[in-house]
Amino acid sequence: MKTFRFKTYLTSNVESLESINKELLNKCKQQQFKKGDYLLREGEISKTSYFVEDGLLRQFSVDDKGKEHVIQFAPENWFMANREGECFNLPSSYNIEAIEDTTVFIIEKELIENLSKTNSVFLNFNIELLHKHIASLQKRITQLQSKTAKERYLDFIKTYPDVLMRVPQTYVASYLGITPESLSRVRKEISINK
Amino acid sequence: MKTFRFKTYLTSNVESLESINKELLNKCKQQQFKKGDYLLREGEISKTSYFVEDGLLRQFSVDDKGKEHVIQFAPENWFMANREGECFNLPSSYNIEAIEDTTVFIIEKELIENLSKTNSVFLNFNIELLHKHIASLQKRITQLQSKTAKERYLDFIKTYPDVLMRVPQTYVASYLGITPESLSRVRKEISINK
DNA sequence: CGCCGAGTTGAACTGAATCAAGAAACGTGG
DNA sequence: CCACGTTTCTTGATTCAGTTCAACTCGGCG
Repeated sequence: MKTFRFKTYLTSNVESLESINKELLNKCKQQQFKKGDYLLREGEISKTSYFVEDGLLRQFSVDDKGKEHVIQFAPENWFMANREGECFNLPSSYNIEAIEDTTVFIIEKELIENLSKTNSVFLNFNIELLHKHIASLQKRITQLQSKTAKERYLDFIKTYPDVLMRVPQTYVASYLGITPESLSRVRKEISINK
Repeated sequence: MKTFRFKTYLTSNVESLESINKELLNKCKQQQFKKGDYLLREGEISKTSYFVEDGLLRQFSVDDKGKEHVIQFAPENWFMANREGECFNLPSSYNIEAIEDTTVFIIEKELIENLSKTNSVFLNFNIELLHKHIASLQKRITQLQSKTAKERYLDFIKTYPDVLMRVPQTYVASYLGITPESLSRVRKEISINK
């Protein structure tokens, strides 16, 4: 029988209260998406988070000029959530799309709330996750404020070498906040200097 | 007797469980800082959050070239936290400085954890706060990715008109990710067109 | 009064965007 | 398996937003 990444992740992170992990695994339904499918569209209200069991997601917004801006990628073992909807019942300002065929576990907001109430280990884990997320977003802001396109790209390939290989360059460019053309030039420049 | 903003904030946000609010108010010490004082320096480890009772804080990092980058401002009724340290015992990569004479309530991590365990209203409130924070950081990333300096500035004065008036322009420029000179030009341009 | 830091203005420069065209990679259907 | 159109990536020429550096103005303060 196959061991889910989700299970492995839980046992190694949520200090293995077997009961909790069982509950999570049992109550979270799996769902499969084809490459190109949307898990969430701008304007929809959703209270679910996803754990990526297999595949790769991207979260992105579309601006007034119709341009897409990638907020983040989520490969295996990552969570993807629509924070606004989850908490405030607001329509999402972001889209979530499967870049590859992807299997996720669906985590309902209610479930998290209930587990948090009854189990403080889980509660702490969940809060830790949010803090980590905040820390990484802040780091990204600092980068966008101060680093050049090249520096940001070098940082990206260092931090997410796996993602790099699986994602169209256009999306990486969008994540970095530059045009695909610029990214192409940056890559060329780097390849020459070594 | 003076009513603290902190108290008003709590009663209007944490659905007023008197007992909890009392506990928070009693257990959180007040502290005063002079303009220019640091509440936290890069490299220090700290597990406390602050509620700004009065005054104005800024959180910023310093890059390798010695340039400062403002992550956020926190005027009255805002929280300021060092997420990394709070959660992972890591040295902070940010500084927190008082831009004006400032009074804060100091909120220890332990206190939050304990209250979260015993009271689910407080727990939800706290998680909501983290979610809000994430949503706002994401919004900021999208802006930095896609908007011009002028657009970002217009957005800033719309969102934080009060802060604008109380903060040196250099800091606003840093927050927006541009140089003080550029901000000056943007402001000039705007003033001409109306 | 004169100094000092914050803000402004100007001129030259540069990193990245834009527009346009070509090359390479990719999937789909015959 | 090749031929086809489609999308993605690259390359070039030009433009532009924002930086840099330097000089100047202004208001506050000892």
